Amino acid sequence: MEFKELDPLLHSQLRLAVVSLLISVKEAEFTFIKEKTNATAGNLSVQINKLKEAGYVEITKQFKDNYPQTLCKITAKGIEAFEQYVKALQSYLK
Amino acid sequence: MEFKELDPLLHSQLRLAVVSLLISVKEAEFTFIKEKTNATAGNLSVQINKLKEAGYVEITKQFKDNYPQTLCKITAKGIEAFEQYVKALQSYLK
DNA sequence: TAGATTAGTTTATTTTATAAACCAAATTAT
DNA sequence: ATAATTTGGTTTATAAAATAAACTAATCTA
Repeated sequence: MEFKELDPLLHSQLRLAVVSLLISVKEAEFTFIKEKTNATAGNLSVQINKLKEAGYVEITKQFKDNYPQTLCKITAKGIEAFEQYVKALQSYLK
Repeated sequence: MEFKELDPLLHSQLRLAVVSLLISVKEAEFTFIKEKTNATAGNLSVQINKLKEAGYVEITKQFKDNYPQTLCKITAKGIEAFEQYVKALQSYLK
């Protein structure tokens, strides 16, 4: 196979950034991710939900200092998918 | 900057494959690219045209053995864009 | 208590990707 | 000779994705 399939869920700038970030920090708040990725809240909300649907991240909603807080954590499946994606990418980069 | 911008023109599985391929072979026929990338003719036609609009590839149409032949060639701008894209990608992969 | 801020979600719009339909010429089969 | 099929595509229509804009709900601040 010349070019490997690129998981469409990860082949999105924002979702890739989110997963990449979560792999390095394990857990992060919505607002932190938003800042680091320069995403708009709406876009981030949508994309994080897709990652959740896919089982790539886990989302916990709670309150912190009276404000709602959305926490995101990468799952084993998410790490696996990311590694696979990077491997597939290699076939395009040589 | 945490995550660098990914040129949307290259951040597409098919267009990335086309550019990657053209960088390695310099020039290729439409049908050859189609086979190597497993793309449908319609999709390939559209995507190659976008790369042309962007000045990333050059397209030559001629006849060969009585049949129309579409030749694609990478441009300096295309190579430059690819290298930049790969560099930007690194910011997501570590 | 009116206005602004935080932390999001939902809906609408735009952009992309993909599939389906089409075209013209050439070839093959009848 | 002509009907059907194949080659090499393009164009148009549809589906999916990304993004922006609008909205919600609670809190804080002047």
